[in-house]
Amino acid sequence: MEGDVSKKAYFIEKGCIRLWYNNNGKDITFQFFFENEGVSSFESFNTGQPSLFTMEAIEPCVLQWIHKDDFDAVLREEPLIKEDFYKVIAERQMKYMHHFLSFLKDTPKQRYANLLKEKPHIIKRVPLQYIASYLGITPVSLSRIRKII
Amino acid sequence: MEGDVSKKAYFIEKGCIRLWYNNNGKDITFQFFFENEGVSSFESFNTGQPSLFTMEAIEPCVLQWIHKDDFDAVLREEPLIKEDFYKVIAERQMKYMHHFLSFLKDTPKQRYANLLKEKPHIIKRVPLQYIASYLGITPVSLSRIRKII
DNA sequence: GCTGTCAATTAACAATTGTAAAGAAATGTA
DNA sequence: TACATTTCTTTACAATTGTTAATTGACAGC
Repeated sequence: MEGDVSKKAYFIEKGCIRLWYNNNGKDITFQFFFENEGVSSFESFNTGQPSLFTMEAIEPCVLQWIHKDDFDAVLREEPLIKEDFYKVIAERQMKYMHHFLSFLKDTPKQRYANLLKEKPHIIKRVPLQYIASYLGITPVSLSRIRKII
Repeated sequence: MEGDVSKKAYFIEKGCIRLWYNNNGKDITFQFFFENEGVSSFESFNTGQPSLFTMEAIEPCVLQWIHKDDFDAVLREEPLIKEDFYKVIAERQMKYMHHFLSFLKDTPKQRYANLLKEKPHIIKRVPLQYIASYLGITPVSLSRIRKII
């Protein structure tokens, strides 16, 4: 929850979660997570600072979770798992980088077309209003784009 | 250099470097780096994959550099340094997240105003054409925004 | 079936941004 | 200084996006 310190990390067995940011009452979707992905308000989970984001299930979910204290203990005691964890972090950073880059180089129309091509499951499973803010546009604008693509 | 595999990481003692992406001949500035910051085409440096980005000095620079092989050896042998390195990575990830978030929640005008407030050194030292693409807009649009702020 | 609620689309208009071209300002070089 | 080159700004117009409000569609509960 926004403002709270995130003490848990989750693994999604079934369902879909969105991470959103409260921008003066208007929520902005930052990321989606699906089956077999790990989720946390990571900046909070990692640093212990209050989270900017709120996690919210947009489908009924089956989750596994681990408390940060236990997680930290595992990282301390299992250097190989720690390695893997850092690799996951690095991979996620790469994905963010590419997603971000698309905001610099592509138009909203191109971003939607890319999403449709690269991650059609998102468009199938997520309400369009969330996809709109994920793409940095309004639902009205997304509707117009969908009409011509 | 774009397409090359990055084998070096740099530390900037003096000067300024920009990291840019070649988008069909038009270059798009992804990030700026200044004194006392580490730079690399990190996604390439980390993964060994060809880089999407090109590093370019936009001021005369004094740099220190380390070859990836030596860097990896240090990380292997000095777990404390490895810890610190991952912390730097995590901090950078946080910064990206905030920068990216501003593309979702702010207008170009607000992004420029934020930059002026939070990182005036960038505006002082970097040619405006690079700042424009860094903000995701054209130089013409940046010029209009500057006129009214 | 009917109704209420929320999501998505459509329409009309305002505001912003992009594009292309021209002009002004700054910088570098002989 | 004079000239060339590059950067930045300005202008005019086209295209896109945001805003507000109305309409349509989907769905749950009665």
